[in-house]
Amino acid sequence: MAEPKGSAPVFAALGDENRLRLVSRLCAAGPMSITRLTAGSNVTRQAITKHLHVMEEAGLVRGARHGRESVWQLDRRRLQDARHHLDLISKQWDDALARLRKFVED
Amino acid sequence: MAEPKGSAPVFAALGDENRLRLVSRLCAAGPMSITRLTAGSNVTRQAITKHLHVMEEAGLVRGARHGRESVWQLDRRRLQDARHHLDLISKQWDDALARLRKFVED
DNA sequence: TTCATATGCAACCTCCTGGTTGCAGGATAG
DNA sequence: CTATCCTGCAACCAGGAGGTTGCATATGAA
Repeated sequence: MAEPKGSAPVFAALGDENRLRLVSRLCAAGPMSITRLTAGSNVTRQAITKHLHVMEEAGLVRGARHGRESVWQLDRRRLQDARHHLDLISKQWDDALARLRKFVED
Repeated sequence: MAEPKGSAPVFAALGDENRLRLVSRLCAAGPMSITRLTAGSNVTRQAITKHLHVMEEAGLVRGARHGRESVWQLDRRRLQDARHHLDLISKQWDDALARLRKFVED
């Protein structure tokens, strides 16, 4: 019902160690080029590129060409959507517990 | 650094429409048997079973045998871990923005 | 111009995933 | 006891994910 309906791709995009690390780095150090992201990772530049595109597809990140390098940065909105979704689930859960308690106590 | 290091599997487990729906239903209607979960879904019972096991592996859900049926319910902890992880990222992001602003203004 | 750097594109490979079907077995209702 | 219901297990399949290599191309530096 209160299902944002598009959260699954975001979670899927976050469901990979390398991608989660990319998010972390982009978050902590700000926008970065692909080669800089590749340095400090144990996979190929193309792997990084693919991950970035996956996350871009999910709306987590966006990149722009600056001269001869393409710089990527976080896009916070979908991240907050995901957070909101988890909050909804938690709240729903609490309500269910409350109802159950009331039902048992009566 | 502040990397919980085990969040990726949780996000991966949430990164599927069917699984997200299962979470929603278990959350809203409480513990349920596999067949009841299968009814109201457009996939096979075995598919549901597999999804449940994936989520169990991620710590999102747990099941117990009751008589001849196995009843599954949410486990909230990992869900909150994931929420916390997203919060951390958001906070880190805010800090980065603040630092950037300060740097630009000076 | 010429060379080095940063990226993009495409092919290829392996393994996992989501899904199915078929069958066997344990628990219950009559 | 027997039929029925709920589940588990195993095999199987198509497609996608993550990763690599090789080559082509654009941009910046000397």
